[in-house]
Order: sequence, then C-alpha cells, then structure tokens
Amino acid sequence: MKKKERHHLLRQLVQQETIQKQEDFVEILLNRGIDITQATISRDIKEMQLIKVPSQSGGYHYSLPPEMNFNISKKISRLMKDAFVSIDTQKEFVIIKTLPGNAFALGTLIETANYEEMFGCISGDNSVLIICRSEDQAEIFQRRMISFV
Amino acid sequence: MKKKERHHLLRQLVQQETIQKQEDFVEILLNRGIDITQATISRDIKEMQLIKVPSQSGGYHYSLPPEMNFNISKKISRLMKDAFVSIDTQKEFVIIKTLPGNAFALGTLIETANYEEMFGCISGDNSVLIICRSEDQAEIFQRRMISFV
DNA sequence: GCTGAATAAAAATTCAAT
DNA sequence: ATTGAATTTTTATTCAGC
Repeated sequence: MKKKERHHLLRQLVQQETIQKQEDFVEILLNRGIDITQATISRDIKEMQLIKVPSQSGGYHYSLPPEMNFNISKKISRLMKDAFVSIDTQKEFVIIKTLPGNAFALGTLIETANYEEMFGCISGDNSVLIICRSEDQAEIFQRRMISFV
Repeated sequence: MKKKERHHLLRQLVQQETIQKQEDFVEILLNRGIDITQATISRDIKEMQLIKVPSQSGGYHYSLPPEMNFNISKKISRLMKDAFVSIDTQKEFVIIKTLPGNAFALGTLIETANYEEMFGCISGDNSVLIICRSEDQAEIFQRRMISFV
C-alpha cells in the first residue's frame, strides 16, 4: 500500500471512527491487514495536518485539519441558508426539515462534520433526523445548526 | 492567579506567540512571574480545547479550538463580503483595500486568525498591508482572502 | 524517497497535598 | 476544586536499512 492510499484511508477513518490515539490507527489498519507502525502514523498525521482535539466528552480524538472542517462548515452553512425550513427537538432527537430533495445532502455533510454531540444521523428527502447523546446535547446541536442560517 | 485568569492569558498567548509545546507556555508564564508546571498546562489545554497543529512550516504550534477559528473566519468572511474593494500582491506584500473605515477591523481579525503565511499586518483606514513570509506565501494568502468574498 | 525499531521528547494522568 | 512531582502514556524523531 502506497502512502497516498494510506493517507486517503486515514482521512476516512478519522471521520468514521473515534480515533483517540495513534495506536488506534495502527490497530484498525492491522485489522485490515495493513501492517504499519506508530512512527509512520505520526509522520502521516504531521503531513496531513491532522489534529488531536480535546473532546467535550472528556477524552481526545483526532480530526481533520481546521481548514477542512471550515470548508465543511461553509458547505453546511450554504445549504442551510438555501434549503432550511425548520428545526425542532424532542428528547435527544433533533429534526431538521428542508426543502424537498435537500435533506440527504445536508445529512451527509452533517455526518462528515462529525459533531461531538451527535450520536447518529439519518436523512430522507426533506428531513434529517439527528440522534444526540443526551437531551442537553440535542439543545446544543440545535443551536449550532441555527447559527448557520 | 486564578485558573480563569490563566486561561484568559493562555488564550492571548496562543494568538500572539508561536507556542510549539507546553513547556513554552510554562517558560513564558515563568518570565511573567507565574509559576506553573507542565501538568497544569496540559490540563488547561484539555479544558480550553486548545489543539496542537502540525504547521506547514514543519513544526507544530498550539492554536485556538477549531470552532473559535471558525467563528473568526466567519467574521472575516462577512466583513470581506461587506467591505472588500480590491487585493493585490507585490513581492511578499499583500495589500487589501476596503471601504473607508473598515480596514482596521479587518486587520484586527486577520491578526487574530494568525495565518501561517503571514509575518505581520498593519492597517489604516481603508487598507490593510500584510507582510508574508515569502513571495509564494503572499500568493497563498491572497487566494485565501479571495475565497472569503 | 519510505519505513520500522529504538529512543527521545512531549503530553497526560496518578497520587498526594492543599 | 486545584496543583506539583513523579510517572505513565503518547507522540515525534533519529538512525539504519531498503
């Protein structure tokens, strides 16, 4: 496996899984039959400018470079401005209504952004349902979304 | 000195100086007569969610949390959309013209954002002069600014 | 150039004290 | 609740091999 491919994979992993330390990368890659050491991951992280973020939930996790996240946020912001209809919470759930045909795109972006307070996210044609980690977190998430509009 | 004050100070420092490691914080605080250990800085960083960013220039430096930077970027974006007139480069210099009275605010924001490629920044009434680290970096900075508009 | 093994360096945590 | 000293854990780098 070439370095470029690995970087690509790391980029995916960091969005899908919660990577708390470099050894997590090593293990996941090992499970996939890719044999690589922490030293290499450290170098990859430096090159890709991944960052280790102290998370609200107490631990740490690796994340995409701030710039990239900024770009994702910009996209969300644009889409929210264009297609947002309404938002509401109930318990730990948040539902965002959009103009028809826009929810899926929004859901994908939200998943990519991988917000702390989010547990899961599914989207249909004109609504995105976000399941948060708690009732409080749902509030926080709602505020976050509103701030985009 | 209370923890809150220290956090406030760290927030300033991280924007003004280039902090490469936690010991840098310790030293700077010591110079100011504040006696604190790396352990405490580590805890502060966790609470404040400061991140260690692999910088383009090869090293690492601590930075404000992505969200905060995002907010700054949003402000810059808004101001650029409102008050931007023109931008040009010459050697390692970039000059941004704004509507009268807006340059100072823009300059302040740009300084806060503390971009890699920037060496220094001064602003008057309707123009901001940014001195970059090289001719190439000036190009990069120019593109960055244009992308806000 | 890229990598792993070993090591150094840096950062996080534990533990005890306040 | 906050901290420093000591320690552990994690991360970065060096060095040798390819």
